[in-house]
Amino acid sequence: MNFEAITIRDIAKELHLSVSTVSKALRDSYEISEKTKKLVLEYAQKNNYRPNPMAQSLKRGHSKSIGIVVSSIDNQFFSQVINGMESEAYSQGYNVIITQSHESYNLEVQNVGHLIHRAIDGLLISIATETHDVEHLKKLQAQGLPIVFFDRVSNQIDTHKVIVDNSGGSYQATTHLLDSGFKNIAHITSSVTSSVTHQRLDGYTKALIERGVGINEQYIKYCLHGGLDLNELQQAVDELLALDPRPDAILTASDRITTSTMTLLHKKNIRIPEDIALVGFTNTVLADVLNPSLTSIHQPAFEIGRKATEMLLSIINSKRPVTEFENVILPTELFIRSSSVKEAKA
Amino acid sequence: MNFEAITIRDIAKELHLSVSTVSKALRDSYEISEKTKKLVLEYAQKNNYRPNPMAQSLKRGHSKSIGIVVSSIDNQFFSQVINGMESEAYSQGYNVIITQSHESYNLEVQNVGHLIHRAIDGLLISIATETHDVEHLKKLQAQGLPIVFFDRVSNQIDTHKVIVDNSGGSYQATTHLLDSGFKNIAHITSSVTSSVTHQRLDGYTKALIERGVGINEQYIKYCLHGGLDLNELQQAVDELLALDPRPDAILTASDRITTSTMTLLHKKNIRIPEDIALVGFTNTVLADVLNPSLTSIHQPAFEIGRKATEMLLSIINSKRPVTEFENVILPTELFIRSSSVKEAKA
DNA sequence: AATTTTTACGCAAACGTTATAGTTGTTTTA
DNA sequence: TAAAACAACTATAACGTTTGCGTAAAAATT
Repeated sequence: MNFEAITIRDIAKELHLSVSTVSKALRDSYEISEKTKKLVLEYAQKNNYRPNPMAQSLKRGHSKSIGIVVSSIDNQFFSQVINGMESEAYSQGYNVIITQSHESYNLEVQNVGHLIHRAIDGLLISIATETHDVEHLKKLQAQGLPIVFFDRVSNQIDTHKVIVDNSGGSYQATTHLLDSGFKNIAHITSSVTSSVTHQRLDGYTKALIERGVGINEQYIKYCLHGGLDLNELQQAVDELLALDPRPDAILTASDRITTSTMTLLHKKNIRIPEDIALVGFTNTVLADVLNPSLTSIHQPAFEIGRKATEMLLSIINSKRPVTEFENVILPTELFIRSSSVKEAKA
Repeated sequence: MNFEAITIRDIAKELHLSVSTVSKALRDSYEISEKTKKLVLEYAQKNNYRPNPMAQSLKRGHSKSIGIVVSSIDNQFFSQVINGMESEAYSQGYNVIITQSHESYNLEVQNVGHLIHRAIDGLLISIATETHDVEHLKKLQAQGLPIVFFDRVSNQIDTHKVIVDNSGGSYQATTHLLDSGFKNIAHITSSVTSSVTHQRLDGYTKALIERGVGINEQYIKYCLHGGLDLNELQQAVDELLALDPRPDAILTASDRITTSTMTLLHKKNIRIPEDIALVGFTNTVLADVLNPSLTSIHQPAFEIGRKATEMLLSIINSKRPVTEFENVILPTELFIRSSSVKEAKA
């Protein structure tokens, strides 16, 4: 079955006008008399005319829409980022197309392909944990596609980037744990290749070294799939628990890892924070009502999305090729709750 | 700046062939010699040729993509539904375009417009709580756009629909509360106009009446914005708390309302379930680790999405207009956790 | 009244692709 | 050996819009 819409030609025929007259009337051209405009506009309205976007984009060469690739919308951080993107895009008359990579390189490539097929004017992307090779994006950029990275950026591609002070965030969280009297602080993080992983690891090690606490490599666990694969995370947690001395605190480096780690500790009847304290990067709105309430490193997700979109649109709207790129770093915020405080469980 | 791609015409010129020969070679037509095919294919590959989707869709009259409208992706239920949709759509070679209405009628209309602009082949929609008038969708359906409703359906439009046994779900939950010894059970729900609201209310009242418990209209609170507006929900909770007798349990009717109610009760230092028990519709994966763990009515979200998409694609692929429509009702599942059990807090 | 200007419209080409209908030159068939 | 069949290509017309150019009629200027 086919979705047949009314075309400019139908209007022209019905009103005994030429196609171009109708087109110009609809676009409010000065060449067309007010009377005719009114006639056409009213008829179009009544018959629910909508210009065919394919034809328009084909003609105009751009589509007024931008593509988004995130790992998973089922993640408060990313859904908040997307809200920021929508907000900025809509205000500038652009639409967004959202896709999920589910941390898979193949899906990422496929999604980007789909977006290009949809003739987007630009791309906002946080690369999948699985992705090491960004050649596919490089090619597109070389062909002239404006790209802005956010969250997980690639340093192999030169363009605007929006991230948070990942290092500062985990530095602050680690310092807080040390201040609260925890000594053996483990770190569960994402894929070793990710930019975010490096920065968060840096903050963690910096804090430990500053306080004269050595780095125990065994306390650092990588999850290639960023916590999407529960087995992987389970193994990481199990290995940490088997260590001697057993960690008395864990710093988790991504939204999914944080909440999943909490769930796993619950299942094992490990008390938080009495047995092990937990601090993590997460934007979940439920941090307050978790058991225990969860100390979280919060990212300005909406602003990340808004800013990234603003920068992308500035490239898209720029008259000449952009060669000077900006690297925006936004601050994180530490919310201290019960999961990291020794005294009493809230 | 402009994203200039190589076209079929460029290839033709370079290879001293006609445009049609190149097109046919790329589509592997039997009319073209193997030698020429190889030549064209190799050149295309090397120069990273991608057919212009606008031109293709314009020509073919369909876009191989379907539009999705949900209230908010920042909601585990909907993101799980979307995963089901993606899964089914991808397997049939379709792409999805996701949009959010944020429960606003205006945004819903705007998004549907945008999707139509993008020339989708079909629409999957859960209507916003604010939406009373579905004329805009009726018009599109009349014009031939295949539509499938899921979750929040409209009975003013005849088409395939996928919902869960909302009545059964809240019946089961209410019965469970009664069995657990709660007597004054309140119900916080969404917009009074929504189909889901009615069905969930039905199950609630049915259970109460069956057990000889009267319906107290004051115990039923509607939130027009489905919990997106915190003030609205706060007022509902406050009013419930001021009642005499004060409810000793609350049944919440949507994901957002459930989690937000929990947060509000926490803020007021009301103990769950000692002061007030809480049972709600929610698909959050964090139900187990909330404080207290939350008794939830869980919907088969992935399957809802998958099934709805399957039905939509069957309309799209149908040779003749579809006039017989199906109403699929999937079962809910009650997970009993601590928030509704009197004895002890886990 | 003859001219220039303005108004309001139509024609036709273009965007990139595909499908239909030719057009060659070669090979098979009766 | 003329006719038919075939192989391998090209020309052309769409799909729905937009836009520069052309043009008739009306209005304004000499």
